[in-house]
Amino acid sequence: MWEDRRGRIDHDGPATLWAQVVADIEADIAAGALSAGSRLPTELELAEIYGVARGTVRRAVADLAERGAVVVVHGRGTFVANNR
Amino acid sequence: MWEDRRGRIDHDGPATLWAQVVADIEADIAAGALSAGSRLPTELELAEIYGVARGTVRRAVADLAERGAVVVVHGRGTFVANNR
DNA sequence: GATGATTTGTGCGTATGTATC
DNA sequence: CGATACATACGCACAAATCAT
Repeated sequence: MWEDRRGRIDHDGPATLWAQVVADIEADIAAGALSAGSRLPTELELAEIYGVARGTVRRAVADLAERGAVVVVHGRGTFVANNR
Repeated sequence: MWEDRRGRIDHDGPATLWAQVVADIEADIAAGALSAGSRLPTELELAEIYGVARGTVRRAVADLAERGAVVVVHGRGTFVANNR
């Protein structure tokens, strides 16, 4: 499920890296590959998976959280939201 | 206390943005609205509050810290100085 | 309860590219 | 051209919340 996804990120195109990460994760949620309540990899793991910096992952997660797609819990992790 | 302050920043005038942020925060400290030891919003929050970039906030905070108005603590935040 | 590991939160410093004045 | 400002992105360090031992 969370193998190497560096190939999905275009570092040279016009789209920002964090937006590409958002789109990729949101596609998994929409496809049902990520069930509600399930935990995402840690920020550091996501950074490795996508081949970007942790700060870039945090921007992506912040965007997902702002739109209610995920819920972030300090000290625990990031989870797919229940109510969509 | 930390609502939208974009209206206090003049993006077209002669004064630099970071100097305006410095003046605005320092005015609050002088007025006692910001008590000694209280924490300021994060750099990103201040950037949103004033409608400027993070780099601009960092310049403002660096200036305040250099003059002893605030104390920046690595990993914790920025606090209003005690000794004035 | 104490300790340590894990994970997110915050900040530091820097770099690149673009745009405007 | 230089200074200012914005947005993005990187890497690192330390703090705080949580959880397992």
